Amino acid sequence: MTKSRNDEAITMQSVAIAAGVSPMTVSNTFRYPERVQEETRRRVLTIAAELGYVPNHAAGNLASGQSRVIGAVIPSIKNSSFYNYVRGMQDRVASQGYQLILKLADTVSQEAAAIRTFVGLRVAGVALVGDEHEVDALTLLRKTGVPVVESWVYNNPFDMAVGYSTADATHAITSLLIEAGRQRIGFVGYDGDVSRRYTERVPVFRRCVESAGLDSHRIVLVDQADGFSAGAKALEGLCAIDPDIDAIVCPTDIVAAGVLFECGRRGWKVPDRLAVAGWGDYEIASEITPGITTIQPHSYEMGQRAMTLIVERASGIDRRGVSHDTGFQVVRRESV
Amino acid sequence: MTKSRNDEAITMQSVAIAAGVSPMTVSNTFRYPERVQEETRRRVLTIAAELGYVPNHAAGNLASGQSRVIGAVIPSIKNSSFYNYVRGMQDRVASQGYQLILKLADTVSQEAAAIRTFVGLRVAGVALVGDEHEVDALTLLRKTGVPVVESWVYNNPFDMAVGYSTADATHAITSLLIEAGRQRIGFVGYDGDVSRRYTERVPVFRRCVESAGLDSHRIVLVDQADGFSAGAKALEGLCAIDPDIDAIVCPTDIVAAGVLFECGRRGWKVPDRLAVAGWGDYEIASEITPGITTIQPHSYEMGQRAMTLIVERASGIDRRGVSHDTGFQVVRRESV
DNA sequence: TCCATCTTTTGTAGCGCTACAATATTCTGC
DNA sequence: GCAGAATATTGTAGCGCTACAAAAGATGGA
Repeated sequence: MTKSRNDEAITMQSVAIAAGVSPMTVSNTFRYPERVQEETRRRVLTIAAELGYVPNHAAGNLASGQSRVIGAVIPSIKNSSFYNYVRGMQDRVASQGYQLILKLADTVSQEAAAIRTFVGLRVAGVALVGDEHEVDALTLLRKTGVPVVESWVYNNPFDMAVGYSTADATHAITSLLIEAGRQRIGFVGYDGDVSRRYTERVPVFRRCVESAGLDSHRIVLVDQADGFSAGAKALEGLCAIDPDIDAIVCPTDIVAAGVLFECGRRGWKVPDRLAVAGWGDYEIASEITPGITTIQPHSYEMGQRAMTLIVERASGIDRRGVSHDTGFQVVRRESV
Repeated sequence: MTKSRNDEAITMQSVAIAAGVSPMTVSNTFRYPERVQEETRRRVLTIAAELGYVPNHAAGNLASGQSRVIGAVIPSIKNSSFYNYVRGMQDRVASQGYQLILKLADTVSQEAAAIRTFVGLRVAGVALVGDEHEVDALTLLRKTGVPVVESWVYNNPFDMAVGYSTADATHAITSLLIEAGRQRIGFVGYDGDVSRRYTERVPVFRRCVESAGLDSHRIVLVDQADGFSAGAKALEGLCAIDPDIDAIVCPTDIVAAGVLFECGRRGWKVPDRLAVAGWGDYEIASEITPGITTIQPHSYEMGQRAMTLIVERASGIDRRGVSHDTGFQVVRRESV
């Protein structure tokens, strides 16, 4: 029961009457304060505050065709992987007078639904994660012309993109293990319907170890939904392939932590018996003992850049086709 | 540049023309399908899909004074504490034809800003966490009459509430340690500007241990922002008070895990040397070795209930003042 | 004093949609 | 075949706001 039509809802009209000015002056006070004389503006703002007036965004959006709300679709908040990304978006957006709203979507079809909601809301822009989306959703975005930025990827942007190279990062972390003298390196990937950001790591890993003259058959896939316990499963699987495995590349720090827990159970010393590499630089990576050597994507910066691109587009700058590489860092800790 | 005014934007009008019906029929097709004849409806839907038409929510909201979007304010996504809560909200809302949008807010003033955004968007309802809010925000909510549900608390609802008793849970977990024969029980609380859901645990803990004839001076406060590392600090602090401490009640599973990590570093056996209790039943609680004994709030159910209340209110049922207790469970694992 | 210029304020029209009432169409039963 | 009911469709008006253009005041130089 949002409010029946002829409630005494506080509208711009009522503020105008109370302040003895025209509705347009109230509108200007909020949207273009500099167009209104100091004194008038102050009076309007005071009255508006007294009355508890909040501009009806729906009406404003409709009249102006513009919106100061940006929508972001986030795959999951199960772990902290997107925490800094969201913080980055939020911080940047706030400093520009925009608002960020979020929708969670675990699957592409949920993502499509989220996109539809955002488009229905006529947001100023949409931020997506990854480059795998439902065709219908993309068609819709293209047709409506909403600015779209894809994050965590940076090739072939649909519209705009901000990310880093998964391939380069995979290469970097694998090379680190090789340089550390490991000979029997295993790789843990994700199973099932998982994003390309994960699947494209396998061939890179293969090439990398092979070019160092090592075997690349120590590969096992686990279920993304398993969280920490995937670590235990992965280690089991890899031991079945090679009981003398001496290093593991994990898809996330969560799996890496799971591997560490399992090593604890087995009484394996890390990194002496087994070197473990993670991905994502989650909080746990630095807190657990031993600390996890991992890939740190610059997610905060990524979030900021994403919003910058959208805000720029919203203010008329053409940024179509732009893609930013925000890079990554290998953070070395005791686990390798 | 959302879209200039006289673009060939796909509107209800254009769908109506293309389908050879009046705009009202298109409107009805989307809002009240049963009012439209099977064949007409199908034709309209086909054309709408072909044209990539998405109803303008802003316009609809303005015209009807109703909205099918619900806003939820979430304190943080740094860890998984709100994961199930959000899932519960999302699932329930989806099955009712509503949409959930999220805003993150770490502080009450950020929360107030989020509330203002939601009110500006004229959402159908607002879900908040906790019962500590900015006065202005509450005034605004009261004035506009938006349905509001507070979660994780269930006393004195501002409008409606869903939660469980922090006091009872504190009592339950402390009693468990006492029954397990622990004599020197320590308590870890959060420092600084932290929600009452945490601070109100201290006196309950005190009373609980005292009524068992034990000392209640082993209390230390840590910084909420510290994550896992708060565990190490907490253990240090408590050892300074009593080096022979034999049990710890932690504010979250994150801190409990941090304590376990620190025990690992010190070579302390858990639970032999020290029993550790957490709170929240985060994923890590069941995955780490030893598993953490913890409080499991029924967050998924809480999210569902919260949305049910809002949807009911939106459909006219008076639920003002209602508060649901969704309870909690003590999950016993090896750490105690 | 008057006109040109600048600043501030105000009507007007319409954004895209839906409530409501009115009209058109189809279906009953006799 | 027709009145009367039930179903399906359609005008009309207006939600609260803003773009735009027009009007009103203020300022200043000749």
